[in-house]
Amino acid sequence: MAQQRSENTREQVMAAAVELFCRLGYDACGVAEICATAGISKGAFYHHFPSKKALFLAIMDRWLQSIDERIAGFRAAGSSVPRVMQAMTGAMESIFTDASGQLPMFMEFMVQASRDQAVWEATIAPYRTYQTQFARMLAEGKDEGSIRVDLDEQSAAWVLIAFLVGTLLQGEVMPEAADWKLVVKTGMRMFLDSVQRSAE
Amino acid sequence: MAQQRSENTREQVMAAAVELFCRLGYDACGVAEICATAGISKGAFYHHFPSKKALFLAIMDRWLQSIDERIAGFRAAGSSVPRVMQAMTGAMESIFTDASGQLPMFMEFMVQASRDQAVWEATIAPYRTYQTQFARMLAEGKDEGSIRVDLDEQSAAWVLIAFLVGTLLQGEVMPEAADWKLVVKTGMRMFLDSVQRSAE
DNA sequence: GAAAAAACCGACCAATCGGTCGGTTTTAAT
DNA sequence: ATTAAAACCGACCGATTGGTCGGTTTTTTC
Repeated sequence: MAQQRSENTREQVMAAAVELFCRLGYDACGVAEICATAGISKGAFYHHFPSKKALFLAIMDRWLQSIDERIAGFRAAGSSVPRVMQAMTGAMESIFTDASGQLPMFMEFMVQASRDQAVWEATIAPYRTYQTQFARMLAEGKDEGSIRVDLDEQSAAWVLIAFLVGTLLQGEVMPEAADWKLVVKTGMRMFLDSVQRSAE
Repeated sequence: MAQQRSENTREQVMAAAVELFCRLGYDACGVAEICATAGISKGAFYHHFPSKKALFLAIMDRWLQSIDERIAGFRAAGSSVPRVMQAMTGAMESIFTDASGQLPMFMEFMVQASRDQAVWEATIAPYRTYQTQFARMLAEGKDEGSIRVDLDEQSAAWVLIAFLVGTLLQGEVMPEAADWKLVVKTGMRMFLDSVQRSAE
């Protein structure tokens, strides 16, 4: 049990910070408050993180990593477009159920990203990856005949991502306004409808 | 020229605040900085606004009002679904061109809305209005035969709004990543495709 | 078990924050 | 010209902020 204690407090700090960043925002909550919630001292905090912003970056890195793992699941689902869409729908629904509480962090990421270069690059990179992957998938679908050939797959991929991001945002800001799982399902089906080669 | 001066400085303060809120964020920029940018003193500031938050609310009210005016244009475009969609597309494109600079405020609104009740209600109200109007429009389209009857118009309306919000967000955070006008156009066409009664 | 290293503590600091206040200048009314 | 009110000024205040530092406790190493 060498560095077990160290890693433990580090984890406690990050957990406390996520909760406070969500509820109060990055600027509105102080380091002292994070320390109190985590049950440690300020000295311990600055022993693990060089600054408040570094803590934020660490949380973001971990979050992006977990997203990457989710995305990796899509490839395992196969390369057929309808099948991947189905997997995506399921993943989105699971996000809405069990991870909806920590979604405010997503907004915090966005806001910070628009003002800090380092945060910006880390946030933007995965987006481009998803878009590229999905666009390629659509292009393959064209070849195999399941996707209509007059579709602009680059724009279509962005349309899907924009829809998902928008739904996530609204689901967070006004969770009671609609059945967001149903909205996701409907949107996915509409997307599929307009992307697939019309059956004849 | 009675209260001309007063209104003038008030406008200067709001303009300075918008610019600083966009670039630095609400919490990260101080009242003193706003005053310096506006070229007035702190005393003058608190003569016009009771608090920093009140200034924020005032900016938001003005923004929501301008949105309402844009929306009013849609009704003038007629009640036919395809026609309204076309008008919406045009409006979105114009937003991307001439108003893209002040879009970071939108994020600021969202973030504040998730934490402050008063801001929340003001932000949420118009969304529900748009969704309601558009859902009704789709329902009418069902009756007149231009919209497929198996569509859930409530969810479909949310799908559209989520797509537009997501596009706006992404277009702001990564303006160079795609031709966002084209994305809007593509998304609108896809939406129309899947909503309209399939031609036979 | 001694000594070195890592983890931790909490009082403290300079800087900054939103907001106040007594006083001055500008404008409007008489 | 006088006066009252509105607009404006900027020094100041208490509170809070991110971050520091000398010292203590715990863990690891030999």
